[in-house]
Amino acid sequence: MRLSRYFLPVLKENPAEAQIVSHRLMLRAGMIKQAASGIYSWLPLGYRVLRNIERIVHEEQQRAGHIPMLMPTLQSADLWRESGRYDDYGEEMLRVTDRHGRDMLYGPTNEELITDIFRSHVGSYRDLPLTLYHIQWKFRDEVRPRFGVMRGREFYMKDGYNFDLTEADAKHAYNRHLVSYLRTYERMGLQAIPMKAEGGPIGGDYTHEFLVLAETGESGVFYDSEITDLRFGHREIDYDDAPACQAVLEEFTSRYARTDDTHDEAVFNERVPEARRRQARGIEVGQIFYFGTKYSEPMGATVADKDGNRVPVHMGSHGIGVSRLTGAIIEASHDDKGIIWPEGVTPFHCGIVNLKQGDTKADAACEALYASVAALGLEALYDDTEERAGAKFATQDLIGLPWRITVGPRGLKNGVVELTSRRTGESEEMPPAAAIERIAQVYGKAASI
RNA sequence: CGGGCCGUGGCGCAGCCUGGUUAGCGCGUCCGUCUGGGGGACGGAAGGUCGCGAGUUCGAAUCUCGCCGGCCCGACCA
Repeated sequence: MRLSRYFLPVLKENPAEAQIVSHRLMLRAGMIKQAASGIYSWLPLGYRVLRNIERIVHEEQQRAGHIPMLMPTLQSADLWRESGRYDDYGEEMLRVTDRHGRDMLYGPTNEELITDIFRSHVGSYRDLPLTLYHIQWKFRDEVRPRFGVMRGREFYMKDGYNFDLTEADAKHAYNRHLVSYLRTYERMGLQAIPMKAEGGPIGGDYTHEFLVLAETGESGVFYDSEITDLRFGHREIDYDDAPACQAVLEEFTSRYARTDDTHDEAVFNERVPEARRRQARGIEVGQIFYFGTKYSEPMGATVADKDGNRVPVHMGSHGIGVSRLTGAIIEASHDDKGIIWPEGVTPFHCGIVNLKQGDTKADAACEALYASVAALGLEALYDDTEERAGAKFATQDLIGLPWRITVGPRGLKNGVVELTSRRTGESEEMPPAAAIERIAQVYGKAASI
């Protein structure tokens, strides 16, 4: 993308409305614009990041064998009355009435809908196990939205639902989700720690929240410092291998890690040596639940087992806050100049900065680099504007592209451009072809020049 | 929903207390010139129903009341 043809309304100053760093940076980098309290438009740069996060979630869900679908944002109140949650959910639920006077609601979650789909079409144990998920906008009418997309009213979320014949099968589904979530967050450059959590209005007590440590986190967390050394990494795992999934769960959840909801000081002190006790804050970016037959029983989601008896299915649900992750990643990865995108979610793979727009050689070198990046199947944001060098660098730093290729007449005289890492700030001069080679390497692409 | 604060060109703010010419400043935007490796300089220009509505007054950005919107703390929450 050529910056001269793009839409990137960056702000030099901090908008007064934003208090925390991710909100400020998202506004300044031209990623979002507030449309109403807790409701945001995603401008082109923000939209790219949102789509990248979504893509990773999709890929990892499907890798784990989960099946994508899409349910609506507006739902009929009838199903919610059936489950008993129409009243339980309270003011958080946005209720609307259609022209016929029917009660509708903008879904805060989808257990009722999915259960209804399930009971309509699944009747036999032979159809199990089944895990369906979707990524859709949700709405919870928070009393006090804040922190930008981290706690909006409208939010984009992946929610998945597993249906199993037995508790043991459902526990495996739970474990499988835990593993796939670990992979998912790591691909986004995040360390998200599974912590024992409260069930909340979703229900169930077999549940973990995934938290990213950050000073601005909304939850207080207590954990054994050993836990931050754990990495899932690139290990292969067979998602159908129940013992293997169970082993990962044990590896990642055996140490003390709880939010302040479930924190128990006595247990903490007993189980964790003082030197390893940590108290911090965290941002919740996902949660997994096993809730047994809580919905299947009242809503009649049953299957015939081998003996022909109708039995309620065991269910679980699992969420990842896709829009919230955009903010969470920034909270976890920024400096005083701006955002630092992990390679997995960056809106552009690299930036190309032309220091002297209009200089024949600089223009030509930039065009060639731009074409080379595209030939790798990657996307560069080419700053071909008439801005001065300082302004271009400031913009690049602000929007946080992990790599920058700087091209100017001075370097070109010696046949080199400059490759700079946003994260370390380190710059290295090299011929253009070598810079492309490095970009290819970083993103696991074969350079073909 | 309780408590506090704020709405003035796109953004950040001053002016309000103590009403009175054409409502200022910085940034950004547009045009021009000089520039050109970390938000450059100079010259010119555009852009504002002072959140909305009532009221007080000869006169309201300024005072009063109501409403709307937003921010912060708390309770609540992915």
